[in-house]
Amino acid sequence: MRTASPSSPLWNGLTDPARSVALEVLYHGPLSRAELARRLSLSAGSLTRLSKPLLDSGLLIEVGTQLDNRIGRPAVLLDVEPTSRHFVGVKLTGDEAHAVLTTLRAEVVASQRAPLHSHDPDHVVSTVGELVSGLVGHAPDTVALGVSVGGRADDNTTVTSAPFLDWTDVPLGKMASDATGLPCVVENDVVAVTEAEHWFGAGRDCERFALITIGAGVGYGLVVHDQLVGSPDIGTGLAGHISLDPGGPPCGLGHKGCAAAMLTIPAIHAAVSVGLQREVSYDECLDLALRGDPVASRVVTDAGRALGRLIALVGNLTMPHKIILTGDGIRLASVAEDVMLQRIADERDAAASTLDLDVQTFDFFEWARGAAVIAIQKYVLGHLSPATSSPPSPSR
Amino acid sequence: MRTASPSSPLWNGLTDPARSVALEVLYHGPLSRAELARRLSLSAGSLTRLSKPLLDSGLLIEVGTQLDNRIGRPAVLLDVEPTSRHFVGVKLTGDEAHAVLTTLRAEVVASQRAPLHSHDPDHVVSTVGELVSGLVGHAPDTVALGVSVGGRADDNTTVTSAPFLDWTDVPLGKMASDATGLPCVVENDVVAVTEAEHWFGAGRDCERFALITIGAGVGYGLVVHDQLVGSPDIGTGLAGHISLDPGGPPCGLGHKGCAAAMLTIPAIHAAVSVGLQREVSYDECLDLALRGDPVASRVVTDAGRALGRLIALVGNLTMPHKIILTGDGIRLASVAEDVMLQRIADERDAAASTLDLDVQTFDFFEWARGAAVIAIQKYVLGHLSPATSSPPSPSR
DNA sequence: AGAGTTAGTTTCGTAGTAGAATTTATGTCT
DNA sequence: AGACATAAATTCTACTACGAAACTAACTCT
Repeated sequence: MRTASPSSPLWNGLTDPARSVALEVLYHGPLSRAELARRLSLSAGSLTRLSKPLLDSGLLIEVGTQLDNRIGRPAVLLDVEPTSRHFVGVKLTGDEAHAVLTTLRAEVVASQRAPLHSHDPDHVVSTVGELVSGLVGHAPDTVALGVSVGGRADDNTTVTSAPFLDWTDVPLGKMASDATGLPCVVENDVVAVTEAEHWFGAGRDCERFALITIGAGVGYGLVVHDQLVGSPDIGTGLAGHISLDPGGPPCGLGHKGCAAAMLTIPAIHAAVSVGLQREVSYDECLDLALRGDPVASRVVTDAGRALGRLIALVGNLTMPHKIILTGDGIRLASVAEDVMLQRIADERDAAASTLDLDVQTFDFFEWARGAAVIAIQKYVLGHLSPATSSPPSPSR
Repeated sequence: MRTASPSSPLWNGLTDPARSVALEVLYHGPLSRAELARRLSLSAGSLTRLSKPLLDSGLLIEVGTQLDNRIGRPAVLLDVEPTSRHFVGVKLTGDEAHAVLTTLRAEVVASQRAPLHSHDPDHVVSTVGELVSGLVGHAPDTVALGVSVGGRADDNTTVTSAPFLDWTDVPLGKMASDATGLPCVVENDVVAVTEAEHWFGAGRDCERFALITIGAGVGYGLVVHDQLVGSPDIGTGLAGHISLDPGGPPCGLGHKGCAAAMLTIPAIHAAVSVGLQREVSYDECLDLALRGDPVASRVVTDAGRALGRLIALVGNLTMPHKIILTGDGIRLASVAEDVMLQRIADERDAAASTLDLDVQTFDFFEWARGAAVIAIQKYVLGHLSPATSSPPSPSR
């Protein structure tokens, strides 16, 4: 069924204008040649010329004609064949590795996870290797691997620091590449999720947006002028250190009411568990708050207000067109929606435009999907180092 | 002495690559052709071709050879002739108009101010007209006028709202253009100062920076990816509404401890004057604090801490390479430096890079210079509407 | 003096573009 | 049904701007 061999170039030897055509189609869905010409400010003639080789190589395909046009010749829609290439994304936490196999459009085809019994890089890499080979079985045309971690990554190759794994300067990219035979890129987990929203999610048609994740920590990502704001400080607790409530509980560093101490799953879990003198799961905390339990209600309401404040700060200081809320603990935003919205309104100028909030549903595999998106980006932009050409080592 | 007549095209009919060469020279000082080729990723041959007509037209001039080169043929430096064109910038406040005449590089050549006896747009425009004709006397080659106001400006032509002038939807650009015979651009005052720092100030070699102004209000500007972040919300009190100290005094809208209530000249002036039961000027407030007056010290210390918090928030949420502090009240940052820096450190991750703070000296005419920079930008980018070709009306 | 190095110019082949003319494929109107 | 309008897509030609390479120029170092 599949025609192109995994080693065929496809996205590799493209000229700049040809790549821009392919990219426009990749993230703005099926488009006609005429529409592409308008978007890229090219003549119709140029578009025919540029699209011809892309169609010949199978990178683009014609997918029927436009339905909703009124008069004149119907436009033939061009699209990428999303299943022409596959990608694997892996997210590492302190005790598990989550992996997904995705198409070129970051649609998840299969997923898998495995526990990490140790933080030893060799052990982690071999676990990653097993996950990858399991998933690649579904798609021999897999061309790249992305790995994300909570922490700092340098140059898409090295994990500079990862507190949850107690890692410093681990050359994860090279190690994973050697173990899997796939070119591998490494990135911070929040950056990866931000790019996933940017290219294939709620941030797709948005030249400026911010993303806040609630989970084990508070994550923060920013896209301005259609480009991620990258800083060496990403991966340190930027948003997590922001004080949101001077009367709130202290975090590990003694900051009272900072985001990490008010909004994270562990913080809410701990506050409610202590208050009720029993272990209460995060979801149970939220359920209790909904049912009016006084302890849980107070914790969750305080958290909702703190989240509202954080959102207002981000809104005022980065002027985003949209703020995306996501992460495995984001249910907080629904449960405490009222106080959150009230707090946002309180800290915004009445004349300012209302903030467009976008609460995403979130499954833990989204973290892994983000990692796959980093791999997709590097692949289609031609930034992928040609990988160590070693074949995947036979498992074990 | 001057060769080009004011109406000669010069920056008008440039092709894109030619303009990029001229711009690179404009804001990165004298550069050799070889250096330009490297910076713009062009071949040496292309640079000869591109620079030739720019030199012929007088837009660029050769200004001697490079001093500090070690070996090989010495490089001939190209530069713009900054006095080949002049610009006028005007800043409007509620009771005065400040105006400056600048060169192409935004160097102030002359300045002047006039009181505004009324907020009637016609009166204001005629005052602007008088200031302009006074300044243009020094430089008949003046090619554009920029006007800045505290408030919102749409499309560089209309003042959408300006609280200090009680204006709504005043077509200031057209009116000032008619009155002066110069093409006129209108912009928010903080945006204008931000662009001045961006092109010709501390932000010149910085692809991402934030700017905070302390004055009658608190202003906030942001440049990311070497481009100003523009939003319709600019001109509403974005930064001013941020709550910085829950125990602080309330602002006019009842927000306790918000930036507008803690950091502005009027706020500090009022707090100290009330505390000491006599009128105390802003500078006197700061002097008293330095000399240990308990009332002034407390107000100024609280303000310094609040400023530190604002800076930390901006630093954490926009990850700037630099934060520029400026405005007519910026002496606060020096007087309360210690508490300010302490507060910044408290709200930043220890592993995060230290924030590069740049406190600018500020003269009120800087506001007007910013307006001139907007005019310069529009002129050199070719975005200037060709102006109503009416000659300046003979004054009176 | 001659080798080495960098700056700038000239020439020339080529890639990529726009634009006009043409063909194809629908609609609407009478 | 046929004329006409509209728009998409293709083909062809001319042009432009670029880089590569060869060359000249100016200077340093040995």
